[in-house]
Amino acid sequence: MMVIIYPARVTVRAGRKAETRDRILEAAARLLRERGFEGVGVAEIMDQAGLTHGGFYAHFASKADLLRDAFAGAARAARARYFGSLGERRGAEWVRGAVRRYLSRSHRDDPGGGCPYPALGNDTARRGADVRRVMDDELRKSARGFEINLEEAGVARASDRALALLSLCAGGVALARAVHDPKLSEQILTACRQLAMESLPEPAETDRAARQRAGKESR
Amino acid sequence: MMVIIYPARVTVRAGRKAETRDRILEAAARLLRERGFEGVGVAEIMDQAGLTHGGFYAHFASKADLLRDAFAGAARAARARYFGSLGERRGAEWVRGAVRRYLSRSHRDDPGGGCPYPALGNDTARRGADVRRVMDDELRKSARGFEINLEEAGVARASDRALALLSLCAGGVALARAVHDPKLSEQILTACRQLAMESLPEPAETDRAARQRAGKESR
DNA sequence: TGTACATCAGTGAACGCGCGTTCACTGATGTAC
DNA sequence: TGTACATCAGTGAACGCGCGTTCACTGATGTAC
Repeated sequence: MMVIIYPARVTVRAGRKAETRDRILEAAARLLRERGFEGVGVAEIMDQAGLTHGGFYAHFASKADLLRDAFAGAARAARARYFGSLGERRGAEWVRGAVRRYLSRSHRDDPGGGCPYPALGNDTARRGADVRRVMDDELRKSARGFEINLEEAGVARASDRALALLSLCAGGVALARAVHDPKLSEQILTACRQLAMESLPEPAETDRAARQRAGKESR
Repeated sequence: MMVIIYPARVTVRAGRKAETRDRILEAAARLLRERGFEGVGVAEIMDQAGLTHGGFYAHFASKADLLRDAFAGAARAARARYFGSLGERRGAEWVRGAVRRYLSRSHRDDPGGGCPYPALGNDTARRGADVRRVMDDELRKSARGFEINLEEAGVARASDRALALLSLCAGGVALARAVHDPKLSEQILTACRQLAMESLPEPAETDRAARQRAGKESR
């Protein structure tokens, strides 16, 4: 039988090391979304994290491993940022809030801090199963947020509608970033917001319905 | 005054050279969509075109120039393939046909032969003004096709709706390719098709209306 | 408290390797007469 | 028709360069007694 003893220093050290690791992950998550999987280098990531490139392999087995973890972190952060903390809103009102926030100029103009789907969707398709499985999980969680609130709003086939709205959002931001003409970019965002909103029940009606339901179901 | 004489051989030679150039462009357009801007190499493109890499610079000033032209070619070809030759269809029927064709399994499974928006949208945002201006032109042309037919179908704000549907289509195909689970991928395509269809007037009604209008306007 | 020692996160030089690009050359194709 | 010559698309070796990765090392931090 093997007995492993962890002296105090191990956790202290590990804590400090974990902090550095997180710094590397954060730098990677930002650069990754700005430049794509192929566009980031280990040296630049380490530099952004305030370190030299040699120390990288004390934290990650390979660049691919780092990118997988950084992608997952970015997806989680973006979900919280765009689909979380929408206050008291529920139902259609929640969906409208999420869509408005997601299809915004500020999101379009901040790829490095934004959602990884529009920033890395194409690249993800070309990567290994590990990254794409992260994609599955995160997309399902995002879709679930939409689904619950679409159901509350009385929208039929809420699960499908959730995925469609996510595709619309991700596609809209991606295209708005890809075009050169600012007016066209603006129009894309507006147009996507419109389509998303029009696919929902009318505001006034829904607010009442949503509040009623929320009151009844009390959750 | 300078007189330039073009002997017969010049055009003959130029013709043969142009053919080779087209072969390189075709190989590049396919590899580009499969691997992304950063993922293709000059050597591999030339190999696919049946040549050695050294001859590349007899046809293009740089890799970036090739990629710009290949991107434009891919966009044009995809527009013809997915939004062209929809037979006699007009109005909502045209839009339904285009959406069904675009958000299909065969398109999802053939990035190299498909539309460059879902294959290269992210990468495009990171590239120079020249590539992104090509994006503007091509996207506007695609949107115009939708717009005309949406107007015929009596859809309000047809210009905006066209861009929103394109975002939905591009986003849907991109996400369907990015996820790992085939069922989820399938659901994304279906869900996007549903949302697109539901944003249009009812089939029966529209077919009549479209035919009437088409008859009246005779174009 | 003080001293000798152990650990290991982080350093920085070095490694192959593949990339975009260059260039001296070749040989098929055409011209001149 | 036949021969000498010119052209230039395409060849293949070579070039720097930046990349991911490795590795001998350092020095701050902690332990042992």
